[in-house]
Amino acid sequence: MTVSRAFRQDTSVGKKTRDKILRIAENLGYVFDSTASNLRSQRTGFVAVTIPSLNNANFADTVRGLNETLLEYGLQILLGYTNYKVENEEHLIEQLLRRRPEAIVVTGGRHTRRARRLLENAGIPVVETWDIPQDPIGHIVGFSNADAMSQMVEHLHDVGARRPTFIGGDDNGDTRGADRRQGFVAAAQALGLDYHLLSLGAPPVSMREGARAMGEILDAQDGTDAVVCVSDLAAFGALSECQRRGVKVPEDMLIAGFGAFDISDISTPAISTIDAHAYEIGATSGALLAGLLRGDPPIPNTPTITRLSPALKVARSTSAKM
Amino acid sequence: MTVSRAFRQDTSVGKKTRDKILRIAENLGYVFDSTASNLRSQRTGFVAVTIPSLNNANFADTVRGLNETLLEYGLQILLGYTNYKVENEEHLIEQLLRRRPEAIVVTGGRHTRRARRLLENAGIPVVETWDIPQDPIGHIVGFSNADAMSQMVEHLHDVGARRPTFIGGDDNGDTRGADRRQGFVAAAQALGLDYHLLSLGAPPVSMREGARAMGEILDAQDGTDAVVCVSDLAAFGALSECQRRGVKVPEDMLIAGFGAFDISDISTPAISTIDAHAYEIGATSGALLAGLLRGDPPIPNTPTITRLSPALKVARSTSAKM
DNA sequence: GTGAAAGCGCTAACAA
DNA sequence: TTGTTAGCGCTTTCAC
Repeated sequence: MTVSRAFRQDTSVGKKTRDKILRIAENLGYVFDSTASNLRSQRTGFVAVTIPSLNNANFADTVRGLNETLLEYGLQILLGYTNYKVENEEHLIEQLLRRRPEAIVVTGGRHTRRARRLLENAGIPVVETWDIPQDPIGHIVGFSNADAMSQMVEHLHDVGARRPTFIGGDDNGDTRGADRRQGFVAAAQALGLDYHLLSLGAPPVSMREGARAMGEILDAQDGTDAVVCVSDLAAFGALSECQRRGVKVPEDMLIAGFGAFDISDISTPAISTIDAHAYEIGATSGALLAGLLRGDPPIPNTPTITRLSPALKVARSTSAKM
Repeated sequence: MTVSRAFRQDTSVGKKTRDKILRIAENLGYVFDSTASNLRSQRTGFVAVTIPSLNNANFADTVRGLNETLLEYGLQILLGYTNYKVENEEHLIEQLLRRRPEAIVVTGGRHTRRARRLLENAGIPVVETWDIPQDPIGHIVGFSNADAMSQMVEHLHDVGARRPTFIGGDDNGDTRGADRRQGFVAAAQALGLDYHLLSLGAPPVSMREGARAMGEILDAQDGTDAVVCVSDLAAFGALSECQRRGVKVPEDMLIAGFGAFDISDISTPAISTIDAHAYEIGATSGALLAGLLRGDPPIPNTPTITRLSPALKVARSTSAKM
């Protein structure tokens, strides 16, 4: 009936009729039932999103960026998190696809075989973020974690580091962390540095783990003069441990992080980091999808690659030794 | 047909038949369409959740607690954030209710009149969290922000504070912040302390704002000997500013936060805080809803009040002056 | 600008 | 254990 039209924007209904309908509906306490609408129109207005963790300001920023862009197009995020486990991701993707999202945004480029197949066969736009996968499923909005980390190692070399240690988590499930470690190793080797690697168990590697790692390093007295952390949270933990023990940063130890978390520029000293532009990853993905799903004329669905350039942010924690 | 039954847990289908159906479905790339199921069965499996901000470890923990409990009951969270604005909340609630969630969990007890009406008329269980509203809509899982803060002020008084300053944001939209301020004032007055209030604009009040506030306090030289912050993030910012200026904590300045964020016990010195049990708020709400929605026998839907007791965590940042 | 008929893909209820 | 019928509340299509 006309009521249906009145509840939509574009359709042709007499202004008076519409106002009357909406007023009566409000009084009746009627709430539009989108489940029926979704079924009939075959559009849910959902964009499914998977992130490793809710409790991470970087991914939260990406979701914010996505949400703010999608909101204008009447698209709503259906969010799930994987706890950095690809098996969880598979199950999550399966559940999300049942809800018939119009697109899906996943974090990272590594998936179980079945998850991959589900994504490929879903018949909706797929965006992989925070990474540049070798073998992309659909669109990409990401950056090279390895290159970004290499850049940091080069910077550390420039300011006098000769024996850097990398602090990160296990590789399982956290490809971004693994890529960062790999970038660290590649650069350290290229520069002929005597480097170390310290692994701290399953991600997320947080403040406490960073502190613990720094404790181990200082106990070992292995000559480490710089510490490169998989994230700013670990870096802050490491910094904190140094301060607890009276080790001066940057004089006696250089510390670098990743992610440009708030803590990196409020801590004393501020921590050098890589700004991966988390918000932009979301905003860019959102704009891409909005164009694909709501665009007039519809943009052809050929996979795009948006390669963002992380920014090296140098701060006091890696100031030149002299 | 039998296929429908095969995709559910409980129903009676021959084991062989079910396996065969599921196998064939997998090969065909069939994905169950829950939009149709939702419409017909009038159950979506959604629980709508609104939080002020994604970018806050406290609310993220609450959502985790909710999710982990609800997951077992086949319920999925439909998450939205309000940016601490009740007008946004109203719009968000309206959008979420269109999706026909089976329950809704909101943060706080203050809502626009229309949002209230929407919640009351939704015909589903409503849970208000992180607060003990005067005039509850449905269930409550929360605590008194004011009492918790009063407890902190009493502790500060015990360790020698005589002129505490409260650092928080504007009251608009952030009732929890406002309640904490009120608890601060109440306790300070009861103890006869000479207190100050510093307001920093719209929430969220984060690290940077905390640092700025501490800067103002130190510049003013108003005799402030203790700073009580609306959250640990602000408290850490304040601590950081002290360190930058060579003001010793706790010797020259006591600092207290709220929320038991990671930073509070990794910073040097560790920051005294209130653990509001964010995760438990979510887990408790989830268990309550699971019981209501999936419980056998169904629990009568009389509003419950679960009052949690925040824990005062004393750390070095408020150690006795002597 | 408005109405009538058909149907989206499931599941409830009943029958076999 | 399996099949049949009807219908969830919208939107699409077409007629007026």
